Amino acid sequence: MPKPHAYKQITETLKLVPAGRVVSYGQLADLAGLPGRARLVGRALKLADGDTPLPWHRVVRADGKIAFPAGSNEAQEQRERLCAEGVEVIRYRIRLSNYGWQPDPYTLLHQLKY
DNA sequence: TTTGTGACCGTAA
DNA sequence: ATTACGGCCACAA
Repeated sequence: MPKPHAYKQITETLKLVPAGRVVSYGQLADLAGLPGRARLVGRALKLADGDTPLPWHRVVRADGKIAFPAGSNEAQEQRERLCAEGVEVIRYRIRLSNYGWQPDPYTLLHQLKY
């Protein structure tokens, strides 16, 4: 069972991802201390309350593609947001080799203090 | 209680 | 490049 603060961990870690960069669901799960829990990340974002705005658009699938069905409003929204940050989205796909985020040691250490 | 369903992933064909 | 499969597990029916 996920720790009570699993969602919190995920959202807090997501906040560390800078504009113009993306992470995959699985990678975010790993960074949040929840290895193998990619699906939990998706659920956390889906159930996230709109109170505190999250950079949810910076999360994509492991192959770089936008998780929403191509053509859906959500996919459009995500594409626009990423484009606004300078992320090149080609056919609902992003080159992780160019835009994938790698946390610097200091940031990671700070996050691990949970 | 059992079953089906995901904003997923790694491996293998 | 795509498809298939097993793993993952909270949640709703």
